[in-house]
Amino acid sequence: MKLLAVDSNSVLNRAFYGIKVLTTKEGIYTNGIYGFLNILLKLCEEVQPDAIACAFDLKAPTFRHLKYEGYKAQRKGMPQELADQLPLLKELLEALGFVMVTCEGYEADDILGTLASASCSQGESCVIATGDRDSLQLVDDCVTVRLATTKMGRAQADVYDVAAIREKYGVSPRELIEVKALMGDSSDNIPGVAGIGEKTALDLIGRYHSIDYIYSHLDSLDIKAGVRQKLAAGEEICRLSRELAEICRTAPIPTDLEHYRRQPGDPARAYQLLAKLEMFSLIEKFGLTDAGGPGEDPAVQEKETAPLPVEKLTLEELTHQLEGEAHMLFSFAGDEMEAMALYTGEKVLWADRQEGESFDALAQLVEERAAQLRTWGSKSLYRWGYRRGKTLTVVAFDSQLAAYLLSPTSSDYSVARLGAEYQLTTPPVEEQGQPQWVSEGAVFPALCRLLEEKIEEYGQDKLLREVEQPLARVLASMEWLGFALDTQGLAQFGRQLDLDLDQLEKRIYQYAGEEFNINSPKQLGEILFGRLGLPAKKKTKSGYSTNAEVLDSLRGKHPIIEDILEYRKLAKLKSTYVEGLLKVVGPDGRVHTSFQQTETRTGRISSTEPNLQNIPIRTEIGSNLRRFFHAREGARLVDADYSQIELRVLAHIAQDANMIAAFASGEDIHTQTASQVFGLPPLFVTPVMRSRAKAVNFGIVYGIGAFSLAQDIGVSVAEADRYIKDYLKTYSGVQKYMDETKAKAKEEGYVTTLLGRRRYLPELHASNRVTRAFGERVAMNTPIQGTAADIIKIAMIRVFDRLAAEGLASRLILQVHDELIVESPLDEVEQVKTILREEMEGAMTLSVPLKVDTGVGENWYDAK
DNA sequence: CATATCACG
DNA sequence: ACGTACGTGATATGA
Repeated sequence: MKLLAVDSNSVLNRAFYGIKVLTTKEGIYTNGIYGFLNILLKLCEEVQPDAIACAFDLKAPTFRHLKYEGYKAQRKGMPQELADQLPLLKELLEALGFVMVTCEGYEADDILGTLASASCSQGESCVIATGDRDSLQLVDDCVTVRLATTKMGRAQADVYDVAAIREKYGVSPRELIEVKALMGDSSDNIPGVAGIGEKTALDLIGRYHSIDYIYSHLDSLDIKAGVRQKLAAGEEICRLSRELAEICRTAPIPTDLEHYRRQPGDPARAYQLLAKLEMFSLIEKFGLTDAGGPGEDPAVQEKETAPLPVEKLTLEELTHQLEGEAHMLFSFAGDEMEAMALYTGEKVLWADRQEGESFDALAQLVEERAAQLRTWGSKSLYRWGYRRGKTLTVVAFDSQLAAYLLSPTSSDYSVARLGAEYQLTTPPVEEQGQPQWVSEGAVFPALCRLLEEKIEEYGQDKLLREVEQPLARVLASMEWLGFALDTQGLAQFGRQLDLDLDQLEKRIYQYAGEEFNINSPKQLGEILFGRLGLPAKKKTKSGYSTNAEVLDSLRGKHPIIEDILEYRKLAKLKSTYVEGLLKVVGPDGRVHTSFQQTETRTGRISSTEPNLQNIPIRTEIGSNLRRFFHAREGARLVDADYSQIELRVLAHIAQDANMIAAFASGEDIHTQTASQVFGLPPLFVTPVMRSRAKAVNFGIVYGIGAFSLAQDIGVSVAEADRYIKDYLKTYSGVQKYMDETKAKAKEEGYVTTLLGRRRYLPELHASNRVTRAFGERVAMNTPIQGTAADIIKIAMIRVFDRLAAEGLASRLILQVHDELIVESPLDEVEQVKTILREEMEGAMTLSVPLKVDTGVGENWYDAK
């Protein structure tokens, strides 16, 4: 029989500090619990124990059998966010059937010691899991310790048996007690002998094995005079430390290992708790279901209400239902509709494509009555519509978008997940051969009602109905249309890159004196900092850092550096852009990106497969790629981008008089800033001053720190700090905004954009100050970035609608955060330029004008 | 599957 | 003494 004894407080502690932040929508901290359960699962898998004991300290600080006053008295209490997780964790462990052990007057350590001892004497084996080196003294022939450590910022478990301890410390496990008595342990408030550290203690015990022996032969031993003197002076404290250092092995707890076998627990409760904590991956890993648990207990399901009947969806029924608003879910394969399901609350109706003509009739009706639908993921429905040559009406309600607005930090907005998250019990559904998703959707009507209520409560109704829902259709259209790509030209460009890469590669190998994989940071690091002896600047978790910043600082030290930088740049262009794009061109010669509307925490959209929002432009060679993105024959690209939209938003939100005036003047904003901050007329602003002002302007938007600004513009931290101070003095409205936003965010737990988009910031209440500082920067940045996102989303809808209203053939095909691209027949170009400018500049009225720059060209490079 | 790097706004 | 700007996505490497 094998026992796993878990030092639960210690493991929880590790988990808590090891995982950044994790909270539920409601702000309950869950990172410790999440980490703990994952570690526990991993332990079970690796150790394969027959029984598991989760040892906990009791809440009240316990003093061990001894009376040394300072003992653990000033050990730092656990932060509140962690303390709050403790009762929840215990409740969960209980529901999951794990046996917990606590003992009045004893610490978790003592329980481990007792269990280890008991296992041994019963001839069984025991594995102790902890993050605390203390327990190493418990190691024995039948006891091993798995010590969780963080090496180079990475969590791992070191396994200690007797041999491993001997190898690492040169003493036996029991002798570690003696070592500790000598050297002390500040975290446990064990004093030890003054002036004796780890080295001396290990050496002494390695040679003499015990403090008893040392003290009884102190004068005759081969010990340096200084050390001997310290030992003599500290004898009393040393003997006291010896008692404190030894873990008790006789705590009054059950020692029959059978007691610790996993119990049935309460799987339904465990499911409920985990769902509330939004730990869906764990529900899966523990094999739980909301019906009851791994034991598929039929009795539990039977006493529920009668299952919802499942029927085939008929045209009559759908026609009837679509008189009002109907709850419908769809499944698509590509842009083809595979099946649809309708939920009335009393029954589930569904149909799939197998049904041929009758399905086509149903689809036809959906196509005509989209505005009546309450659905999920409407973007796919619009794409399906475009494929059928129709622009559908905007749906009445999209639950996915609603859920995103309520909590933009989630990673999964599936109906099943949302149902569990909002604690809706899934009504049982009759089995009539319908796909699983059709049954899972039984919560859908209830879910929609709940989401809609919350949207109202949060004041996000307009944002949902006037921005996100109509935007989904615009995105669908852009995805469907795609962007024409000159594949021939791109391939040719790729071949040129190959030639250059070959040359660079050869030269690099020559400089290095051997061949290696330049793409491997590990191998590259070994070459640069090992073989070539260049000075390493930074380290990463797994070795030397070789990023562009480091390499740049090494320029001139060795000719290989320039070549590597060049190689990296070209390799990136080749693999990500040339090969990456060629891989995804459609048969129509166009690339059709996917826009993600529920991905970012700020409200921006993102672009995937391919990402068209990060096509190179900052370097000369890279920007050439944009020449291959072109307009179709007889058309042009009309490109329009907002000028300084984030700074304008900041000026407005902060209502900063100086900044508003600066924008009103219409002059270059960075020059204006430099002029105001340095107190000079604009004509006296040098290029260096302007570029510094620009960096500060950027930094302010991100929630600046002096260190980073200094790094960015290459001045001293003190000087950077001066810039920031002067800036905030000049723009005191901005200073006030930053302070007030942080305070309000702390109080309410979230920040909002002008349109009421919301982001929760649990980081603000973290006890780790780095995490907290991050939260504060996000609090300052999100309203700015998010409001800018709101604005361009409105602009997109307005441009889309106006192009349709004016009956033009021009089409919006891409958004890149502050930039829109329209593909426009030659004879519409001028009109489109006007439309873009008017609709973008008029998207929202702020205290400063919104300014848009436009360009026209046959390709993206020329249009911008 | 995580990490390092680098492309964009 | 620490660690260091906001938001994304794709690729290659290597455990």
